[in-house]
Amino acid sequence: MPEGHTIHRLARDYAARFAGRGPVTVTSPQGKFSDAAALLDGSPLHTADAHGKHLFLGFRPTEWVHIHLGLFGKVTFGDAPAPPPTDTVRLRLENPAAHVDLRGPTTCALITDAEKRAVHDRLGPDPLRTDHHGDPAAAYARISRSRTTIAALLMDQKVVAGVGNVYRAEVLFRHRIDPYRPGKDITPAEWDSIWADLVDLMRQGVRDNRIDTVRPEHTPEAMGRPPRVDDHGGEVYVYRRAGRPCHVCGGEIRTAGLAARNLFWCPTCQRA
DNA sequence: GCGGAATGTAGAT
DNA sequence: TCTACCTTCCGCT
Repeated sequence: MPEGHTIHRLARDYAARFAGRGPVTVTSPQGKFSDAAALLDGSPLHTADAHGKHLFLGFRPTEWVHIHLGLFGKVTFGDAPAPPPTDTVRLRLENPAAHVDLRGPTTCALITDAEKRAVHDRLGPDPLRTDHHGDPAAAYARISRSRTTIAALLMDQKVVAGVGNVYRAEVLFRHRIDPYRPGKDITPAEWDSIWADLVDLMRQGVRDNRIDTVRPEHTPEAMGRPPRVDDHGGEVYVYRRAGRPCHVCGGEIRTAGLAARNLFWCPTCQRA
């Protein structure tokens, strides 16, 4: 479930199991990362870092494994001893206590410090970062100058890093903003509240390892509906709920293609 | 078993 | 705006 909260959670989980815990056995059962795995095999892991949807495993001060899960990538952790890997495991780490498998990533590459910096430089601020890569003003500078829709801008990783299709749909609903509104018509106050909300929602996402966006007053319990968890693992207002009733107004949730992805919104609650 | 879809992005056109 | 790519899972035959 790879939006930014997933990646930050993975950084935390990789570090907890492997960083500062001695040599790591590094392999690539699937083969596409074999050369780099051989170079790293037996090295200790120093740290793990995340910016938006990019994950970095720091093996030596200047050597990083750059991972991007894309749409399909998955990471699974387990205890030692590791079971025999399946033939889709791109990267496996093992130590005496744990193992972790990476499958289906868009990117899994050994990079230098300079290359890592270049990745940071092309990404917008990340609501989950507290350093200079988490400054919302950098995002608003672009949004406030753009005629592109706010829905497209939120998905543009150069503008904001870490927001994906679920958080985009949900945060726009929570702020009653029409997804087709041009970025330049978003006021500073609106952007401040959207950003603050993304920080809260995504931190909660890291903690719970799922996306929940429904406010207490709109939960199934509060609205007298049966409890429910959406099939992506949380409770949401609009994401993948096309044709079903809005939790707030009862109107029909709509969907449309936007920038090659499915957009979901409530046309009644989110007016221009 | 097959086709389609899925929380993503880069590169070509 | 499109296409390709990485993998899994679900619904349909």
